[in-house]
Amino acid sequence: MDDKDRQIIRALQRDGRISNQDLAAQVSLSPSPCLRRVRNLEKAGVIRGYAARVDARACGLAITAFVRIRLERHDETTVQTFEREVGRMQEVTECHVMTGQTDYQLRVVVASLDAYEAFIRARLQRIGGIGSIDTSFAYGIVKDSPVFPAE
Amino acid sequence: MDDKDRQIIRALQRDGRISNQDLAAQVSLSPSPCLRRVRNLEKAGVIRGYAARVDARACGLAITAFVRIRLERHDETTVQTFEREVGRMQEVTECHVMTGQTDYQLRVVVASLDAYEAFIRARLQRIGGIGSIDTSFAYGIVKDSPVFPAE
DNA sequence: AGTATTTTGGCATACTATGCCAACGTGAGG
DNA sequence: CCTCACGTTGGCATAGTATGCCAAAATACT
Repeated sequence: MDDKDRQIIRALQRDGRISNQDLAAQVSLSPSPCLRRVRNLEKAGVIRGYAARVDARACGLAITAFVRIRLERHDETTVQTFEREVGRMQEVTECHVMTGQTDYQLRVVVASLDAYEAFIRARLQRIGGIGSIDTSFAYGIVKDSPVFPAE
Repeated sequence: MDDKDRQIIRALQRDGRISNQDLAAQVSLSPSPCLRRVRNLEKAGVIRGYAARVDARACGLAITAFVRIRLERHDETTVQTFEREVGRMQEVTECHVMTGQTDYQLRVVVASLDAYEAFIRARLQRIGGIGSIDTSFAYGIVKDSPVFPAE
């Protein structure tokens, strides 16, 4: 992982569909070694994939919520059940294990407040073992960048 | 925005570098109309771009923190200064305007706890006008999906 | 300095995107 | 029921792009 790799990563975070030729030009390599580096980063798991960045509102998904959750117990069964079920729920786009007051922070994307309430009551609570839920809604985006900080 | 567009969006969220031919096959179209739909979604701003999904740890960025911030005042100057400065900071990859107790939630990515402390003290606090900061660190990822829920 | 190993760049081939045009389907108005 | 207008589709020719292979260059190790 040298400086060229880092340049490549940042360029691909900015534009995941840049052509290999343009990418090679940006990092001052010829196309062959550039492509080989990209493939190596993919195989090594540094690049986990590529994704379109989509406007949730334009897709009719008006509500983005960050949900902090504490479990009632932390035995293996409760934890595994929670993580498995959350992994299956399409509405949950992210789930982080957290330090501090809460065990998990979820990012939940749904169409409406009604859909949010239905999700919490009919799907999330039904998992069982959840001690507390604390929701904050995002109603504006100041910044959303796929690019990591440089050194 | 019909059903085919929704299929296209989901396919591109799963794999942003899928070839147009494969995408067309997935959504049961021929390449030409498929590509035209993709370009229209891009022009309409539904697809905001494409990005490589990169493993932060593998890049030496061990710390991901969610930072909840309240401003001291909410006058135009304080708000604009905060949002402008946060937009410029590479360590802040996301900044959402929130409902409830806190004004903003930031996602901060840095190399180490030391770097985090330095960021908070030397850069974030220096913006001025910040009333309170509450940090939670993410130390594990259960789920991280770029795909929105389907109907 | 010399050798082993890795990385690079050029090239030929196969694949992919893209603009153009004709054909198809759909819906509204007569 | 017809027909016209509009939007969408699919095929095709062209231009652009990726990718595997090989020799050359650079780098690291003794």
